[in-house]
Amino acid sequence: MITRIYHGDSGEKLREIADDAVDLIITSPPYADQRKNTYGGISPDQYVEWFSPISLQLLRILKPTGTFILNIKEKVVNGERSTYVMELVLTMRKQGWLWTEEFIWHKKNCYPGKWPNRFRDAWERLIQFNKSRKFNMYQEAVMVPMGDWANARLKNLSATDKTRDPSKVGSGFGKKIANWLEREKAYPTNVLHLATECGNRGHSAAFPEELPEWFIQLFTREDDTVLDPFMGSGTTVLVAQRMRRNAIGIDIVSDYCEMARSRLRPVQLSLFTPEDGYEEAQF
Amino acid sequence: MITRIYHGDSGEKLREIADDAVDLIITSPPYADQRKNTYGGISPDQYVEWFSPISLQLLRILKPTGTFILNIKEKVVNGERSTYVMELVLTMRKQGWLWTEEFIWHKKNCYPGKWPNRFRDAWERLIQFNKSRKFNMYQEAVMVPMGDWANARLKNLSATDKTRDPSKVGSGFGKKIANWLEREKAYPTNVLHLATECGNRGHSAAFPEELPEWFIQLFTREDDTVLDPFMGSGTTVLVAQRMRRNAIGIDIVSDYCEMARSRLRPVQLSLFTPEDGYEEAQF
DNA sequence: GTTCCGCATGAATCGATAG
DNA sequence: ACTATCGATTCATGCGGAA
Repeated sequence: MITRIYHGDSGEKLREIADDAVDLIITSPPYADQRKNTYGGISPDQYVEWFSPISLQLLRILKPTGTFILNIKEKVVNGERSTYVMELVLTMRKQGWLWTEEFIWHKKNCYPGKWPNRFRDAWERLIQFNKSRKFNMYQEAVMVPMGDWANARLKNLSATDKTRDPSKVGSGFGKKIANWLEREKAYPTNVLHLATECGNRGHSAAFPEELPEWFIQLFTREDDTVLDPFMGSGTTVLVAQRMRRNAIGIDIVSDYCEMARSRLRPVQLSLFTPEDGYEEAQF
Repeated sequence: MITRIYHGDSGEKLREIADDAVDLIITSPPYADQRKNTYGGISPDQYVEWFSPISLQLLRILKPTGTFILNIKEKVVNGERSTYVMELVLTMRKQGWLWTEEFIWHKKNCYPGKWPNRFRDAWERLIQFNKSRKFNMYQEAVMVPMGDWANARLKNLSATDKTRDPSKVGSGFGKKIANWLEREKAYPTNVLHLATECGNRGHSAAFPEELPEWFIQLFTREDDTVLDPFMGSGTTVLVAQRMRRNAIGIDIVSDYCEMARSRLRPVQLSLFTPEDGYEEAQF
């Protein structure tokens, strides 16, 4: 298991990665015109033009069974939502990407504020792209407890019913009970309810660890490889390493690389087995 | 206060409506390839072409201060999400519409099912378009109790709840009440949590009454005019009438017009004042 | 009168089968 | 091959009848 941190521009560094090498790409690129002081601020007009060569590289290095999750939200420009996200999706489809799904990240504690013609923005897009129609998805890994329905009805089952003699399994009644119990968990939907992280860690767009964790559970297994080409403070890489996935993080800001490295080291020391490695590149 | 029901094609009937006559358009047009038996089913390829002339008419009849809420969701075609909604937004902007905002309707009880590469779809788009950057928005009318927005049932917000006693305005006591209200209530976000109506309530409606009610509260006042060019069973028109707004409903299916008419009549008889009118056109 | 349980019902999606 | 139709899958909700 290897964790690699690259310092540099994604458009450049991605070329050093081999074809079909990555199982999951999950990233939150700098939004248009945001975070000017760190990333230089890409204007909405130029956003697609800026991102296209990168998405082309990502298409090359992703395994045919892999998935790309893009966390993005269009900003308001002159009273209107910008259309660069839509244009980006259309452009990426022309590159060969399949637009499989769009998850919604509902931010329970969204940014406060009040405007005369607008409410607070409490959601972001998590756009799923794939290279082919057959991709790896481990749905059982992210099942959630059912709603009140099951709880309300299961509570009536007596303890003896639940611990019924296994020999009874196969009889009508025993079978039925087993079916009930299996229904305690349900598959989730394409709407994620997560709070944004409060402790900001110095990075301006840190998302909560639960977000990469959920997608890493869903789309990878142990020893698979996860990439974040806009690593920031390194949340995705950190979570991937903790979950025993190979991880690659890239960021153009050296301070972020340093921060990610400092968050990774202790974990590495305590958990890595001898064959595991840790590589720092281009510092 | 007048409620009008038109039977016919929206592309045709909208021409009979004057310029700048409507304060709020809220509708849920037939989704591509959906509702084939009733609406004929527009293919995803032809969707923009089909809707463009209608949105052009809507632009003409909307007041400059008015708002257009479009409820829509792209379906999956051959494993991919269709792009016709994105293309529609881009096309409508070229027509002169402003894409002001996109609300998310989180459907708590979405359609069930299980597939190897996809979770259940639990959200729909509520895309807000405007004719100009200055539009009417009455944010106080939809404030919700502090705490979980999902628990605040919108149906509890009756019209009388929002009309403050005029005698209290200006007095110290009234001011204090206002302060209390400000403390107890918060502005909502752009994510709405509503369950769809199941068919057990006698009629099956595309969306729950709370949905048009919320937007009617937010974007109109009494005696304003609300339009639904794809009326269906008439939920929007019914709610608008109950909230003492003028309402116009159009549908190409005569059975739906009949259903809407039957839902409207009893309300009209019990609530209308003498100067109110009810008009049935083109049955 | 409560509470509880059975049941029908969705603006869904995939894969297999049929023309 | 390419489209049209069908069955299977699945879960929150509210109504009606039962305990």
